[in-house]
Amino acid sequence: MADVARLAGVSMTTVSRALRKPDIVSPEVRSRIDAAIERLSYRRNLVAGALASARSLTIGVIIPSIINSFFAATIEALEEGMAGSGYQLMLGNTGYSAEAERQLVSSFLAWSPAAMVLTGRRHEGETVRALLTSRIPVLEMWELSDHPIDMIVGFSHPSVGQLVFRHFAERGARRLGFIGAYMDRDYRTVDRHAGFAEAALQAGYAPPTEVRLPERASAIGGAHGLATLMARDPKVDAVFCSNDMIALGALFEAGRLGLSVPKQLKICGFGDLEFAAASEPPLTTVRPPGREIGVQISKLLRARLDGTIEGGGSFDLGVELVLRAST
Amino acid sequence: MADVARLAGVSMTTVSRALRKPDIVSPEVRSRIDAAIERLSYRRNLVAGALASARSLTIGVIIPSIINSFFAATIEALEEGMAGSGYQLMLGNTGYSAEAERQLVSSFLAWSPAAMVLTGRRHEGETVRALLTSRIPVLEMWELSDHPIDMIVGFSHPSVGQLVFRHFAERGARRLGFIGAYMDRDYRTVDRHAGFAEAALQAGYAPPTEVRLPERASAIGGAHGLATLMARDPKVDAVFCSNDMIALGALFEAGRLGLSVPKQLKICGFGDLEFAAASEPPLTTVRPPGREIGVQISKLLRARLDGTIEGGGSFDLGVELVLRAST
DNA sequence: GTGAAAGCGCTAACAC
DNA sequence: GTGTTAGCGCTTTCAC
Repeated sequence: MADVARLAGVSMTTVSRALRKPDIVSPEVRSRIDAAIERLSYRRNLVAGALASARSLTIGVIIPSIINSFFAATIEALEEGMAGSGYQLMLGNTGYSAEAERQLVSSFLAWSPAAMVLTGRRHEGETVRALLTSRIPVLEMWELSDHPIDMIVGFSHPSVGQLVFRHFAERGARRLGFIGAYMDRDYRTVDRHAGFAEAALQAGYAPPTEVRLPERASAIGGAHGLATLMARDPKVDAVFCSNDMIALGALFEAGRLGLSVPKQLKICGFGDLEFAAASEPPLTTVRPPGREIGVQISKLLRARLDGTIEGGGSFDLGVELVLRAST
Repeated sequence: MADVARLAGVSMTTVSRALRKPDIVSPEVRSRIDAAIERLSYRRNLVAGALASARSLTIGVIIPSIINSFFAATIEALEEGMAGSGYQLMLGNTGYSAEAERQLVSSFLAWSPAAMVLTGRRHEGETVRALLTSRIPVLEMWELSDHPIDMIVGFSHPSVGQLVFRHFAERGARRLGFIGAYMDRDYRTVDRHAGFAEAALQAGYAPPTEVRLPERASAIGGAHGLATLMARDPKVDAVFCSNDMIALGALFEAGRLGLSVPKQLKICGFGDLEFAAASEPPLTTVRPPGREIGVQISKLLRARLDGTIEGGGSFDLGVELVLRAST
């Protein structure tokens, strides 16, 4: 940078300013600097900048799983939304472990990110403390909370379950089933189940027969899950699967069991993954606002980092029942 | 760090060493330092360390798409393989654009990563130049090359196509079809197609009827693709889909068209995505060594960063035909 | 709008 | 095994 300054005939300070806020440098000086940068093929050292300013042009993003396509749409929208801002996303995944999350937060914070984005509203006390101490914007996502660390953008998981129950009831379902995965770790699935089961009880239904898969959501798990469920209660006529991947497996298994969908068995998923529209029959499912969450977060982030808005707030982006032929 | 040093009664250098290479500090001093760190709740500033040493405890990883589950297994294995090493992965995705890759490489390099991991062997000249100039280990993956930038770990895409052709031929297929997605950007799909079509020609088959989907691989695309393909040539009796997701859609569409699989139509995918084993009929597919690539890269990376091995080399991890009922 | 000076918090080289 | 010294390449006051 000193070389660039010398060649452009200005001070290092001015070069630094031209790089960070081109508007506050006179156009003439700016073009001299640009020429010098080009000529020397100078490359900015962001590490030094981060040390001097005590904040880096980095945003830490933590998701439970990169395999889970739910979050892919959010990340994609977030990346698009932040493109051109000069900020770089640092991605980490926790495998649904709060302990892994704590470690990730701690090592991300060692990089002085400009902001952090976390998934979910439940974190270890240590994690929350470290985030609060850092005094940077913290965005939680994919849930709602009355007491976010800072800001939260998402939707209500219990209301997903309620929505599915009401739909089943309207379609004349009598005996309900539920297949969920990873429920010892993924409490959002637990919340969706709770919303479903409570709504059923309140409406005078028997408690849904429930199969919990120990592994993460998969079509294989869904197929086994449905087989188990139907063996346990052959009269079940409507199954809520906590994930479209599980629903896909259940759909295939229903075919193998000779159950016609939706006539004998209604199947509803969650996620509106891409294949849901292509299956036979096409899958009724609940669509979470995955992309919208990413868009909203990038907007909030840009405004926060510009100093345009203050922190705080919970943003409910809602969900939508996507009616297809499987119910 | 100065405070920790003072409290522990040692120099800053010793604290720094205790943090980076605990073994070279005497156990007694180390425990005094640990106590001081605990008491002051000192947090290491990796940015300062990166500036001073001109390299950060970061590894830049660039993949085409986080949505594409192919790469998820690799990332997961890589993350597991590097756990506890002190290195942090920085993930970026290009959306299959070489231009986006160049920008990502450039902004990652501004962070002085200890190594870079890229997908594929084709990059813009500028990208390669920047990587060579950085003089850090560069790992390419998911392909082979005689002239890697540094090291490459993957498999041969043309041989995937050949493998599928031979399998179709053995099964008595007469007229071949191919459905591929995003072939203007994803040249690995182009390579698989080329291997398939060339093997067919050499064996005296007619050129496979080909449908190119303009969007990224999807079940919807696969369903439309098969409909188009069968309309164009109703005699096709074996279809190679460049991605299991496409094959899944094709499987559903075959059902809607009243074609029995595999009797009237054989379908083979690529990827061995999780649902392939659960579908009806279960999907024959080619399994790429996704996880193995991540494992191998983490091994190579650790050895390179330790100074145990030199750079260079191409590692072929091969592929495997997973025989199921769809062929 | 621009510049001078003073660090940011750590690591590396070298000496002991 | 440990300490001293001299930066790493920027940004940030504050002054003009």
